[in-house]
Parts: sequence; structure tokens; C-alpha cells
Amino acid sequence: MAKRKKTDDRRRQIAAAAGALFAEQGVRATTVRDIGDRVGLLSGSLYHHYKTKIDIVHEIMGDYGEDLVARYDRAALPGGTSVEKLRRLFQACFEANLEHPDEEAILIRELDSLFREPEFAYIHETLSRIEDIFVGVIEEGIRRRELRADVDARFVYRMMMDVMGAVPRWFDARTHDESEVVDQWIETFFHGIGLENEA
Amino acid sequence: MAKRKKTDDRRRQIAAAAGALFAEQGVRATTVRDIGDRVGLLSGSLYHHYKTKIDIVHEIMGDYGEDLVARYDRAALPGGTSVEKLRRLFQACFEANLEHPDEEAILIRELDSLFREPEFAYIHETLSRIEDIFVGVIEEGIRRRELRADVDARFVYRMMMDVMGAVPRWFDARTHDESEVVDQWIETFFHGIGLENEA
DNA sequence: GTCTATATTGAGATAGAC
DNA sequence: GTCTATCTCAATATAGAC
Repeated sequence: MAKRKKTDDRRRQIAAAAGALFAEQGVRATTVRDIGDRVGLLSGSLYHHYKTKIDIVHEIMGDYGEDLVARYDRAALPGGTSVEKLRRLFQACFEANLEHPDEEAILIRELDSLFREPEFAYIHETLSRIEDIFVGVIEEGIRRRELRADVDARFVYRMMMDVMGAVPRWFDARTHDESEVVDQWIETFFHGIGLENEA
Repeated sequence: MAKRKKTDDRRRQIAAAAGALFAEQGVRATTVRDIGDRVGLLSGSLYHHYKTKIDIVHEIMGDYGEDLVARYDRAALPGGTSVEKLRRLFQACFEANLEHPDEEAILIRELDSLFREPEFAYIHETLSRIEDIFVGVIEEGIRRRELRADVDARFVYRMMMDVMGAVPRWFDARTHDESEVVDQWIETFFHGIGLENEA
């Protein structure tokens, strides 16, 4: 029992070190020797814990999708206006980036490269579920006449996701206040940057 | 003279083939053998025309920055309201994507990987000049009271650039009408998706 | 200017001793 | 469970014949 636990600790330690490197440099640019150095092992010893380098990526990302969908699901729960729901969705994005920065960075970084491989199809299924959540909230807002009737929900979702997807590239909790960012996003997406008397 | 021209043709042919591959798969994932296959040469023969694989990337991207900055500069020329200028800037983005799809795709794809290398610093200088153009237009709009006084120009620029940077990932001139996309961007950024009576 | 052939390096992975 | 040592393969790049 105690022995089993220790093995898992080592696995987690390797996954954590690898995750930080993958997030920073990308999976392809990170060598098994880099990972070994970080945890104080020779590269060959990693293979006692994982069958391949890609298996480490699966270990890191495999369960993360559920966590992420659950966050957005919770944010979209009934309660409040459409703006309030959108705000909760944006906040969920930041919480994910704060609590799982490596996973978020890897998700975005590898989306158009490694995660195009068929074995990572589950990543895209996760994103598709998140898209449905956003689109559901936006379409409900249109039906409730809280959002403009002429907005294309999938189109607006894409704009929002493009903006949220850039968070790992610039966000630093030490220099940014996430609630201010969420405020600005809400202001811009909901009210726009134009002055009314110019419309 | 005719001979010199032929040599340049070969260089351009190689750069074009490599550009398409770089845009699709990324520079790192594209091998010199891939490139050779595309132009009907053995990989070794490429080295008669270019010293290294990375030199081909420089050939493709080296002059493109000027082209891009010139486009955005022209779009920001005096004339019209701030919305009209923003519309012209968005249109410039689409024209760039239509006329130089490979360059745009490579620019975005490699921004956080290959283009972090010091030898590609000129790419970031180009982007910095484009940022200044956008920020200039937005700040002018605020001074003219055409845009809200409380918008943070750099922040809004980042949102816009994040949205524009995703264009190479989904835009297909055969299925999308770029002027419709520009319309939606302008509507969303300028007026927002909210209904006035909800504000 | 292109080909044949090969040098060189780097990276993922394995075998077997400890 | 880790190390030593090494295999294997793929990729960039080079040398010299044609």
C-alpha cells in the first residue's frame, strides 16, 4: 500500500516536470533527457514509469477535459441574466488557467500540431462540448431578448474562444488581476467600445 | 541574364513549396525530404539553393513584414471615423490572409516556437509596429469621442489581434465571405452583442 | 544544377547489471 | 527503481561524381 503510493508519486512527479516543460517549449521540443534532468533521473529510467513520451502527455491531458467541461457546465447553470452567465464562463476560463496553467498552455499550444493526431481526438471532443455550452448560453440570451437577435452564436463563440485561448500566452497572476480582465471582456463583448451617440 | 532568372525561379519554386508545407504542418515537422519531394528534387540538392532549412523560412518571411505593415499603415490613413478605420484594418487582415495565406499561417503558427529564436526578432518588431498602428487608431477614436473613454487601447488591441490571429486556422475563401466576417467583427467590437434595453 | 552516397547529430527507446 | 550502455531511426547537412 505504502509502496504503491510511492510509485504513483514518482509518476506524478515526472508528469508535473514534463508538463511544465511541455507548456513552456512544446511537446516536440522537449526531450526525454530534459524531463529526466528535471526529476533527477536518466532518460532511460523514465521508461520504467511510462511506456513512451506521448504517454506522459496523455497522463497530463487525459483527465483534464472532464475537469474543464465541469467548470464551464457549472458556470452555465441556470441563474442570472445572460451577461452574468457569460461573466461566469469567462471567470471559469481564468480559474482553469490559474489552477492548471500547464494543462491550459499545452492544450492551446498543441491544438494544431500534436493534438491533430487521431489518438488525441478526445481533446477536440472536449472543446466541442465547451463550444456547445457557450452556444447554448448565447442562444438562450437571444431568445430571452437579452442579446441582439442578429448575432451568430457560433461566430461569437469563436471570437470569445480565440480571446480566451490567448490567455496562457500573456496572463501572469502576479501582474494582472483576472477580475479586471473579465470586466473588460464583458464590457467589450456586451456593450462594445463605441460611444452610443456615434451609432 | 536569362540564366540568373532561372536560378531565381528555382529558389522561388522551392520557397513556395516549402511555404505551403510549413503553413500546413509547421516548420519543424516539415523535413527537407518533404520539400524535395514537392519540387521533384532530392533533399541534398536543395542545399545548392539554400544553405539551411531555416534560410528558406527567412526567405519566405523576411520581406513579408514590410508588406504587412504597409497594408495596415494604408488602412489607418486619415479619412473617416474610427469605426471606418477599424473596418479598414480588419479588411487589411483579410486581404493579407487572401493574398499571402502561407505567410500568415506560418507567422501565427511559429510565433511561440521557432520565431522565439533571436534570429527571428524582426518578426516581433513587425508585430510591434502593427500594434502601434491599432493602438494609435483606438486612442485617436477616444480623443475624438467616437470610442468610449474607459477602453484600454492595448487591451482592446490584444482582443482584436487574438481574433485576427485565428483567421488562418478556419478561414476558407470558398466557404466564407470575408466582408461578412468583417461586418460581424465590427458589430461585435463596436456595438457589442447586448441589447440596449438590458444595459 | 542534380544525383549518389554518406557523414553527423539528436532523440526515442531497450537490455541487462545493480 | 535506477543506471550503464547501446540500439535504432530519422533528420539535417556535406562531398564529390556526373
